[in-house]
Amino acid sequence: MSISKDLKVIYELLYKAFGPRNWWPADSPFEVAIGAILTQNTNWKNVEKAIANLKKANILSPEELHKIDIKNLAEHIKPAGYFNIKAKRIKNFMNWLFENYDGSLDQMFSEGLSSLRENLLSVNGIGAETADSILLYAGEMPTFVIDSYTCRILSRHEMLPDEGSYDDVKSLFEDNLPEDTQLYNDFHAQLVHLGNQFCKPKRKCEECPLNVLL
DNA sequence: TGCCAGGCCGGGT
DNA sequence: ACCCGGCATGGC
Repeated sequence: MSISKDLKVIYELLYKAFGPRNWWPADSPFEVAIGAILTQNTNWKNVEKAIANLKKANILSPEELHKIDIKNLAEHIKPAGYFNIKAKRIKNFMNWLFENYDGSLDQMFSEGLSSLRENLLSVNGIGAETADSILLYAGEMPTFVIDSYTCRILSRHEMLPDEGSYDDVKSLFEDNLPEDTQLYNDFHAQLVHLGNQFCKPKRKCEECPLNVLL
């Protein structure tokens, strides 16, 4: 079976098992972007607490996060872990947003995908997964998000490319699926759900909906 | 109780 | 071009 066929089958199996995932859980594109930085190597439950702190303090906006003192910001996002480095990364993102797009996400997303992705990657603290998460889930742009779950699931089903770099795995999906923002959105969300609920490290999964493929 | 979580950077080889 | 240590809280 071709990899293209496999990917479609995998998505359909996941969708049937879990239903639509309705990602990203956030009230605004800006919240998505900040959440994408906060969730770096961090449990989403912890990120929710940090986001709640920012909302409660009324500082979850480009203007407020642009002017807030970095130590103060770090205090608010403590529950997300790595709070000092993440405060720095959020400030880097805000400085870049105001220098290049007048502090406006709408203006930022009016730029073309490949150019914007490259520029996002130039921000210290925004790597490939964070950039793609912002582009896909905040900007609704067709770029596939790869994360550790994606690689673990592919690996367990012996579908991980030998060249396993981020861009190689990303191309595996993008080259073998229709360029469809909604599909990219829900597919990645399904993979995260599978990784969270079933496909755990050092444990074989009896109930994995993908086992029919083995 | 230890292991893990929706990564990324910087320095060393 | 890889490899590794550092970053840190909270849930299960």
